[in-house]
Amino acid sequence: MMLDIDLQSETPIYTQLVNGIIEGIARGELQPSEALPSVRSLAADLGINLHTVNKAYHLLKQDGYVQINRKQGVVIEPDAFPPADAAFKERLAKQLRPLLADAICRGMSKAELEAACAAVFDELRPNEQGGG
Amino acid sequence: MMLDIDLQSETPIYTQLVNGIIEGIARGELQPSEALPSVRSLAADLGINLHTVNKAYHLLKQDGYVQINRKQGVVIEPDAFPPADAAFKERLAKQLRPLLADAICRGMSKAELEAACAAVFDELRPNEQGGG
Amino acid sequence: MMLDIDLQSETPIYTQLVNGIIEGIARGELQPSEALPSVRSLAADLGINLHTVNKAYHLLKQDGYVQINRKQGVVIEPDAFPPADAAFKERLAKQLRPLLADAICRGMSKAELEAACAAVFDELRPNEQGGG
Amino acid sequence: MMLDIDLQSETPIYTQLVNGIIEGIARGELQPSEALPSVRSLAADLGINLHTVNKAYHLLKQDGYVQINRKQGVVIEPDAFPPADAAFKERLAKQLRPLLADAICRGMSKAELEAACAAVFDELRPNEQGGG
DNA sequence: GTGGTCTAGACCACC
DNA sequence: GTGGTCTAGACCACC
Repeated sequence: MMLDIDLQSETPIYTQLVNGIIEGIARGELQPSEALPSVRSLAADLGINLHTVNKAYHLLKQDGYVQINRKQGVVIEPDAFPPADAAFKERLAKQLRPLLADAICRGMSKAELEAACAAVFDELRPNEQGGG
Repeated sequence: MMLDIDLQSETPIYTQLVNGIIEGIARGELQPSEALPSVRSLAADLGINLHTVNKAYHLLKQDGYVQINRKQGVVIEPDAFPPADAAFKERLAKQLRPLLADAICRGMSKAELEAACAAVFDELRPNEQGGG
Repeated sequence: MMLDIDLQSETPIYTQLVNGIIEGIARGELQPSEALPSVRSLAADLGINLHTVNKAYHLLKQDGYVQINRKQGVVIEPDAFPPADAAFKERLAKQLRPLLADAICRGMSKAELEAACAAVFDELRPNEQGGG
Repeated sequence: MMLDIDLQSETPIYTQLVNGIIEGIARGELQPSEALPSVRSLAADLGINLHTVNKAYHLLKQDGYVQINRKQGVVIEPDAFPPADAAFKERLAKQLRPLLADAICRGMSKAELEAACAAVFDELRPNEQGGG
């Protein structure tokens, strides 16, 4: 898996890490039960602080994406990822709203926005069937 | 126009203001050339500091959504909103990616994501052609 | 003479008026002894405040560019414009410095800057001889 | 680098800071990747408020002259300064126009104006090829 | 009355 | 220790 961190970005590094790992899972590059690098080695690889990696791993644990064991270290959740429940869908809609409002003001149509959404989906899951 | 600000949110107040105003434009509640409240009156209405409103107005100006005149105050951009150019679409895709990656991990299909996108669109533009 | 005022500009309107009139003189469109419009008529023409025009005229008087008489109104200085003395040249250099520093950082050479300067000169005085 | 701020000047302090730093870059006193003082220390050094320094730094960031990182603070843009593109040259010409119009009215010739421009250039880049 | 600038001081996120 | 955000309050330029 490739994690590229932008130290200049205004997005906190730990957030970039969380997003990058969730993206890796979505792409299928990270599989359930797979071990993630240790806090120390990932921090060294990326040239960032131990605490930053640690914070990212704990946020992922809190979200149900990884398990943290004393022995095996950090592994991708082996059983089930968090559900797309009502709370998640509400949160998703809330986060989509400002993005879509901006796009609407700029003249994008509903079809164009669905297409933009689909394009990102296809980039993450290139071999997925049309309907799911 | 209704602007409800959540002082407890981790989203900065000025960002909530920016988003709220762009949303108001998308919904058609704010029309080109329409005057926005003065920094002082909006700050007083919302119970926040005038500098926070000022920062939001300046970000909107920078994005091309409002004009700021010393005398007339702040008005919604009368001529043309910023374009949905390549730079915007790239930024949109970049912001959609972590949201969609999360949704994909939780099992949402392409069709479900397009529907979620469409639902937010319909909420903002209920009377649009081809809508829900 | 054409005076186009940009109400959206952050340059104060009275400054735009002063600059526009000096530019008109430089171009030869406004001749010594020529009458300028009355404060009232110019304000009406441009759709701006009387006080703003008045302030511009008084600044021009202070600089030695116009005379203000109760009878004739405001006329372009008939005798001699202010001199390019040491004080003026120092002021000019001081105002050029930030512009040129910016241009230098962006990679413009001395020759390019002299050319940019000459181009503006030619725009204002298209029929001038090379040397002066 | 020397930054001398005139608190009495009608030029805002943050503009003086922006100009002073761009001038420092033009002179070669500030190099790419070089760290600037923290907002707090520069404010303390100059006896001004930290918000004023902060505003200057953010304007420089917006123009592409510096990068702002939470940890490392503010550094001179390491890669490439903003380009002298058409937009910049148009802005430069627009800013030169009132200065040159004034000089023309006062009797300065094209050659004298090119010389004034060259003199400022030489002051900023004394060792440049083809210089005075 | 409008926004523009500046100060002074607080608390927070990041690392 | 760094910048980010927010408050509170002052004076000024413009019109």
